[in-house]
Amino acid sequence: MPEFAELDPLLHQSLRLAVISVLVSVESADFVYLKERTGATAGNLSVQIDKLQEAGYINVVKDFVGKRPRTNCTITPQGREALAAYVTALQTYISLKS
Amino acid sequence: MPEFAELDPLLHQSLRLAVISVLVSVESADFVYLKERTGATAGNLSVQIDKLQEAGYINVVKDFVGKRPRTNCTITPQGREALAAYVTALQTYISLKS
DNA sequence: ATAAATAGGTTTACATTATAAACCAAATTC
DNA sequence: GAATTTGGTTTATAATGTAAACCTATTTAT
Repeated sequence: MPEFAELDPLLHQSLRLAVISVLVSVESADFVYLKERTGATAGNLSVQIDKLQEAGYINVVKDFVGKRPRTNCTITPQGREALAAYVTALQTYISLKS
Repeated sequence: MPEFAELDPLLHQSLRLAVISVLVSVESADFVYLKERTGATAGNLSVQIDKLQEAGYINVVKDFVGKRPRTNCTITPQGREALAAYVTALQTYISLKS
């Protein structure tokens, strides 16, 4: 058993962690909302959403609201588990208080 | 005030965080000891020690024990502060329980 | 009607970073 | 004295992060 646990590289990145952090506390969130909450640029957010989706950590559904496109995101059970595991792993490095 | 704090890129890397994590709880640690505790390869450890030193987060002193070279590391006050700030910043992303 | 601006993204090019393999010098062991 | 071990450093390559540039459709202004 290594003393320091491996940190899931998908979550060990600030924007992806912020996105997951928002999604874990909300039913769903669209691109514009995530952009506002995280303060990210659209390009960066687009790329990181893709990666989270490819990892199976979030679901992405694209539809239209009126005539405007909307990209809607929700966290998956795997996403929740991955976040929990990430927090647990972090605690082998640092002690955090809630 | 952004909702998610910036994460010090120097500490947001597992090996550097592990090194600081060890050093914060120990008077000093040499290369061999850090290599054992972290499980890192020598090359990677050498590079990351350099970066922590350049950042002023650790002090590195090279001497000899008998005829053998020894690289000794200690954390600096800035290193301690940076770690504390990093933990605080992380808590804007996740709420952790000790 | 058409031009300009805005919305909602995606693609890409570039720079930075991380990592292990290769390397090196000195000391030790066979 | 040849081979191995110790204690590292240098480097080559791959992976990653990021913003600028771009794209399509819609709305607003002229």
